[in-house]
Amino acid sequence: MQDHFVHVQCGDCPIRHRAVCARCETDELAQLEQIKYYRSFQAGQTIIWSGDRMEFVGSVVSGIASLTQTMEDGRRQMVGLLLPSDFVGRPGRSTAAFDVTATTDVVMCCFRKKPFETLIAETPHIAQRLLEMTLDELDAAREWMLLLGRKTAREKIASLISIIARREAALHKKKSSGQLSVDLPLTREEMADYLGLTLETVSRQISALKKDGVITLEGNRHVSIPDLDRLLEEAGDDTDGGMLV
Amino acid sequence: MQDHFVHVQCGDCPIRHRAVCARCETDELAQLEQIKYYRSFQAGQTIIWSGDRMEFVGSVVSGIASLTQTMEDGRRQMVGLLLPSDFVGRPGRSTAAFDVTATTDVVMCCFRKKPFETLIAETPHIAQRLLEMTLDELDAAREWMLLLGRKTAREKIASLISIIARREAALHKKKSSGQLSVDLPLTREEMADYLGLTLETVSRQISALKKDGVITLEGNRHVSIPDLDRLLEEAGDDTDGGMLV
DNA sequence: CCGTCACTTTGACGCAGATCAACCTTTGGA
DNA sequence: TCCAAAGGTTGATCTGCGTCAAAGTGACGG
Repeated sequence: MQDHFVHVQCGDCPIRHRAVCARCETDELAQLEQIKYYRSFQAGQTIIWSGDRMEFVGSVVSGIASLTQTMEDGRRQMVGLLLPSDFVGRPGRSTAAFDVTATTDVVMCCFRKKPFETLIAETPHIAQRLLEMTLDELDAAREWMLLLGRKTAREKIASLISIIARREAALHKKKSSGQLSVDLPLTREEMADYLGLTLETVSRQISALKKDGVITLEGNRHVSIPDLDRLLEEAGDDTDGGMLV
Repeated sequence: MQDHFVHVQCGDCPIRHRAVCARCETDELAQLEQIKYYRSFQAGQTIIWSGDRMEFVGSVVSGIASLTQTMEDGRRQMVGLLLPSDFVGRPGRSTAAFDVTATTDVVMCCFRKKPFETLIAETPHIAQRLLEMTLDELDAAREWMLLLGRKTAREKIASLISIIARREAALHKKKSSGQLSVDLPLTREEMADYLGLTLETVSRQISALKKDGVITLEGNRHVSIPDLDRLLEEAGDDTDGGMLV
């Protein structure tokens, strides 16, 4: 079934959209093209406020956005990290349930919500593809719940680094070329919001992992991983890291 | 769109399945009937082991099942709570990613996976309905992540009680009849696994909420809620509890 | 009727991570 | 070139929850 679908490169998007897959031969592409437009956001800018009316759905073309929830007293938890090709929005619901914020500068490929919903209703493949993507996200959310509920600070940091490494590797489809290295796209505070920690604890645990030789730092943001298995062990992940390399 | 779908009461199931919705007039129902069968599980029995081949998908007819993840050293986190009408399984994936366990005695209405997938491919409405359900689960998972990452033990307990109250209210479609009261379907240990706590902390916080008059206990499992707003306030939930009543 | 077993409660104590605070490093703009 | 602001590190202290331990409470079977 999956092989019937292709990733659509719509117009000038540098990234193939997982969101807008369709059978190669159909005219769905043309329909998608008609309702599509681009929006750019600066780093730090809020793309959608929780409770806002959602006028569009779409996918991230470049940059990184995050889904967050905030309590009245300011406690904040990240509940989704959106990398290029990730889909935003939910057909069938009119208001957003979470804040969406541009972590870096972000370009989104948007589709007006109404026509997109019509398209879904008429085009089974898109609904099936969205279902597949949503199930992937749900699985990821559940792994994330184990992290939040049961892992130690050190395990959380190790997990985050290997998650980012895994997603980056998947995106670029590159095999592990000797030394594995990753750019952390998040500030310490954003990592803390991801992991359910404070930024001080994040900083301390990164320092500890560095001191123990599990990772190497070049600057604040760039991490090299001399021994991936060691990192995965530190992450406490029993799911084998086979997907990563 | 939603109103085109009806809940199908398949055969002798006491609960209407959200999972098998279809347009009233189609013959999809007949197809579903053909591939459907029932399975019963005793309390404590494992329905599916993580990593197992999934032979079926299905929905919970009666009883309560839980989705859990366990680390090598035994730390356990619940990542899904399945009440009657909830769907289990994921079309398009052959092995289970999480353990599914019967918390109480459970009856499931199962569909053999292959034919069900074929049905999905041919029947857009089912895929759309599954998408809708999966998006709901994803939203719930994200609320859960806020709970795990940022809430205090007391807030977690208050949240759990109001979540169960909400789901029970939604299931029975009953309005709040004066005093709101709930049966906790979980042991203290299962609540701890849900909330990312230990069973001792769960017990202590329940006692504290009782002492402070937020809840009343009749036996260990039955909770009465004299003031719902008070409970929601204790839960730290900014999402208004409007759905609950 | 009692003993066992599963579940729960309660207490004492310790520690991982939060909090508060000071200082360092990098970046960008006037 | 310097200053200011944002981001990051590190230290001292505090505390919420985990850990270990013991005793209480049904429920069920013999």
